[in-house]
Amino acid sequence: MKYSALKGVEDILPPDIFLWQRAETIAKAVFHRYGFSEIRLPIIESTDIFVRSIGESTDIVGKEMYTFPDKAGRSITLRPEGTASAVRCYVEHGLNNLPSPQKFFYTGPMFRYERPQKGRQRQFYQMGAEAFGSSHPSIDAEIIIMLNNLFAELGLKEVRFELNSIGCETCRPAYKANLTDFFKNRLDDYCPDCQKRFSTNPLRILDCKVERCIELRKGAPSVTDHLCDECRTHFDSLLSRLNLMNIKFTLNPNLVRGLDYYTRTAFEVTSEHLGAQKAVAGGGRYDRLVKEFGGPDTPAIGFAIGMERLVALLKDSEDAAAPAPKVFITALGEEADRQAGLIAESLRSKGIWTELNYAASSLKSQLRKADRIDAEYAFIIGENELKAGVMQWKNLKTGDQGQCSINNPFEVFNPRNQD
RNA sequence: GUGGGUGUAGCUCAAUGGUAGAGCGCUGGACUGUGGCUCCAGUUGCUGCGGGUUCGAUCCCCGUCAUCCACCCCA
Repeated sequence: MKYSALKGVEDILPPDIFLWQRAETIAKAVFHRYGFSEIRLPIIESTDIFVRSIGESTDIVGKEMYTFPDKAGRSITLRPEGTASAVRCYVEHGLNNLPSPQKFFYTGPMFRYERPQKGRQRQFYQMGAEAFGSSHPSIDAEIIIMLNNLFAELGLKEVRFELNSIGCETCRPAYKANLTDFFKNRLDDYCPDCQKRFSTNPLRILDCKVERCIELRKGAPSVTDHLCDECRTHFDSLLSRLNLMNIKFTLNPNLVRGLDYYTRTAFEVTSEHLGAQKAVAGGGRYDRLVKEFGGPDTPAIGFAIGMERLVALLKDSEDAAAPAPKVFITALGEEADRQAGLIAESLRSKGIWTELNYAASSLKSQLRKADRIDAEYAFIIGENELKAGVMQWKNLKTGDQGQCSINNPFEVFNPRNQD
């Protein structure tokens, strides 16, 4: 084979594409009724905005970005995530001057140079939503409720909402200090990765999967016990609102978000059907990022859904059924074929999906094709029919057959003809 | 970046140290103007690539590439 898609990127074909479309259509409808408007963000951005927002401690910025100089020597990066662009957009267009909160969603491909595995590609799609300008817990609750409704509407029941508060600039430093003190004593006993994490991002030690590390970190200080009063109140209010709405969630004090900009509320939606990469969506508050980008001090919260993972779950729970044509017109002979074209256009102008044979072949093979592509009706036009100005119709699902005027193919769909 | 599994027909997979087969699919026929069921025929391969061992390698060995899974990181 001469050419193939690059490592970690893939073509999305029928029938899978119909699951993608269903997911996107439903998500847009759900976002819309919560007042989120779509924004279309560029796929390339100045490298700075990702370095600034995501933080240099994660591998995303350190080694996973598709970064290149453009022809003028500027450093350009294929976006590895959407929030940075959304914040840049919010600040650039002065959207803080519009009534708060401003709520947006976006969708599109993201790029990270990683080793592919189950649920992870180098080009992957996210749908994300962001709400700017409210620090009130009611919007945290609403975002989570919206996401919950989306999964419910997609028929995905076996997902788990995990929730945590990771504090703010007031309380996190003290907690971090506390935590590093705890790890420091027996640092040599932890796995090599955790020893690295100790200096780069000690919070990450909390979700190490190595058995020994899990054992060692028992009794580690919990972030929940170190929240400042404001964070505590905010988190409690969020929890009470979710409980009021009967949203099922799990508190996970070890839930740490990967990106540096998160504050307070952090959440993930996970599924056991996804392999090691089990987070199908994740998000949280990022109250400092807008200011960091040169905008006014503006609290914000958002999430992103991993679309490949979402579609994988949909695929698990239902067959990707391809839609099928309503009518296949079989024609015998040149003149019949010309008439078939006319009838097809007439049907299509009324929105009816109509297929033609595009070849001169036997009736048998035409009907076989109609059956294979799962058409509902076959219209049959031959020399006899042409002379009489009629056509045969056959319902390929029921086997019913009849005859009607060639000038009014729509009467086939009239219930009177179907008994 | 690290570790492991797998590379044979469009797809799913067999096989043997003597240069390949099945099922599905696709095309056609039996049925000359009626699909699905059945039967028949046809169809696609540098057995990923390069090297080594051997009289001979799809099989054994080395390398390489691709792919899958896991780690790291993360949606």
